[in-house]
Amino acid sequence: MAQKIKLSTIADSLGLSTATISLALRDSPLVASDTRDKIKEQARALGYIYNRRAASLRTSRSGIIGVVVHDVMNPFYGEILKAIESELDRSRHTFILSNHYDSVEKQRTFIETLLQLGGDGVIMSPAIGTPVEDIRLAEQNGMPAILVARTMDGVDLPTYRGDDSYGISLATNHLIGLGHRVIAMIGGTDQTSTGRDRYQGYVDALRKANIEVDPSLRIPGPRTMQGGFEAAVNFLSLPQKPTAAVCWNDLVAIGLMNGIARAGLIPGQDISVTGYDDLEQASISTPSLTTVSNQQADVGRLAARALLDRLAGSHEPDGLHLIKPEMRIRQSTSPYKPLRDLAKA
Amino acid sequence: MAQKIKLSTIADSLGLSTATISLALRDSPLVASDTRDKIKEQARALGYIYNRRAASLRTSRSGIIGVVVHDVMNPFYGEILKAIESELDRSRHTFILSNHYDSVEKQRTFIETLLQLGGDGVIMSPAIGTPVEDIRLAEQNGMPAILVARTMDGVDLPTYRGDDSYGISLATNHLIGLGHRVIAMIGGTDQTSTGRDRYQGYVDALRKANIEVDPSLRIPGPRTMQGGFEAAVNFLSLPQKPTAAVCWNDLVAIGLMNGIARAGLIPGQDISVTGYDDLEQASISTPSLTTVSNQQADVGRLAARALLDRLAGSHEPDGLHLIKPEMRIRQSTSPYKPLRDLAKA
DNA sequence: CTGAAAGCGCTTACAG
DNA sequence: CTGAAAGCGCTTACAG
Repeated sequence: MAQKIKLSTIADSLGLSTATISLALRDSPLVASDTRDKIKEQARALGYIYNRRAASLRTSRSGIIGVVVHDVMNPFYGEILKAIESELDRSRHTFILSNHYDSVEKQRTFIETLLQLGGDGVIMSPAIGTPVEDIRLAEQNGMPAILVARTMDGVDLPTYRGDDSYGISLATNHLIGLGHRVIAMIGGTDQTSTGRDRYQGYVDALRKANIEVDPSLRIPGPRTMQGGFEAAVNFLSLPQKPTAAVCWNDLVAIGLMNGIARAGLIPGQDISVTGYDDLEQASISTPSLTTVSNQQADVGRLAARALLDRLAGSHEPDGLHLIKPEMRIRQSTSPYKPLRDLAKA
Repeated sequence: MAQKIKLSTIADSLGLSTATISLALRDSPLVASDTRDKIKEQARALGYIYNRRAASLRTSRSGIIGVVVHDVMNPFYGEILKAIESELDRSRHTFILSNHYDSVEKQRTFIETLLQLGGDGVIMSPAIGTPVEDIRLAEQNGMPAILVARTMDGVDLPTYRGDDSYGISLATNHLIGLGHRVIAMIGGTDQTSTGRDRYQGYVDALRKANIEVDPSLRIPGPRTMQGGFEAAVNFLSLPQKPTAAVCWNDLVAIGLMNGIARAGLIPGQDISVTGYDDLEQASISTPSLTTVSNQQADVGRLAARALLDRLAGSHEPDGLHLIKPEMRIRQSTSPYKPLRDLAKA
């Protein structure tokens, strides 16, 4: 490893001061253009690497933005993260990604680390049970926070997420429109605002169509493909014999369809199934999945932009910004027909 | 936002020097234990936040480790990343994740950013076409690099990845052991080392069993579920009438099984199919998929540990470390029986 | 248009 | 066991 090159190395080699070098490398108009060109040329030739820690110690701006969600590898966050990434790239910010796996502890550690690194801001999908103090920790130390995908009670931060209640009502209405009357809801939990909102959207849609709401048609819990697969057994043994299922998300829906197929029924024909999220997998599953697009790219883009605006000094109004979901109709839903008797098969 | 708390704030409030505070907070035995307790108590009370940039400027250690792969959201990297994360968490390192999407440009920007932040090391699955200079850039500036999942020609860095040739031979031998003799290979490409290795593993296994290798039994190309689905038509019209297929990965295998089912044959009974990767979906597909586990968790764990060892001063031998894959036998493979004539059905 | 000097908040020999 | 002081590599008023 060669000798470390720093501003003073360049300054000495050119007979200039570090101040001039510093200004030139950042394209300050204070430096004559030919001096600047000479300096940049020399920096390149010496293999100079800008030391951000030193700069940020001085300026108290790090260019770092933290992003923490439940699980980066979960495709649900894929589009949100990609949209955030592309917004942040454009403004030359570095983004630090982390999972909290719904551990409040892990999330707090991340926020503390980010503060230690001098993070300029944080975009988070808060862990279940996040105490308000953890959010305040960020804000009080000058690190603005923006929420995505999940709401938090008791804080008035800018929050960007899909309109879940509206989105689920789209799916439910679609099934009702096809003639289904016994419609189960599979997956999700009351512990998150999203879970409550989606269940509420389902309930509201049924009520509006004058269909009695039967709480035992709800199978809460599943959030993964595996979970949906396992839920198929409970679903198929419901005494009400549902002919359709509104699922928490695409993964649950795909898992449920696999479970239904395993039991000898044909998903999409015998049982109509809807998903939520419109993942890439939704369009190529067999049958292709009727689902709700969350418009996740919009969620991510708007959240990132809101943070950048705030860092630039302009203050977007706080509070909830709901993005309207859209229906994607495919092969996993079909008009109602009476359920085949499995015992006969 | 309250007044910024720093070491000197604590020092002044307690009538001590910053040196003592610094040592106490890091549990130095040089500080009397009751002094230390008092200091820690006060730090907590004041809401002190450790400034890592200042510390790292002084020590030239940042605690930051970069991880860059093709696409964080791609499930192929999921287990690798989780294993790296948990190793790094344990050693209290911060990890910065990034996608390069096989853009050499984006990958170089990431390495430069990491150097600017004083990254201690980097774990990478190099972008296709990465020039050796980009890797040297890291090493020459004192930032050791470890490779995962992909090999790079011309560099002698520690590299951790699955033994693809061995893995595919496991799958092929499994089918041979079940009595199959006409076995097709679906998907993959000769453009990557992985593609060449997997085809070679298939060829070697056949040769060892004295089965003649017929190049027209290879259908290269498919890497997605959609691709596997479309390949079913070609597969079923092969004049050699294969009774089994070794697939490039789980997605291709699942797609192929869907295509086989669509044509009226029963995958797992009429045609045996193997996958590769052992994704979550493999165990819940219908039929459940016999596949090869890449042992991705081992890849990630060993790579992270190799980097940490190197940072701690001990030098693992460079070069390629191949992780042995393992067979997962499920329902998509069964003993050979003559192929049903579809024309009759 | 360029330079001298202070200071961001730590850690680390060194001294006592 | 504790303190005084230098220095990590930048940026930023300020002076010229």
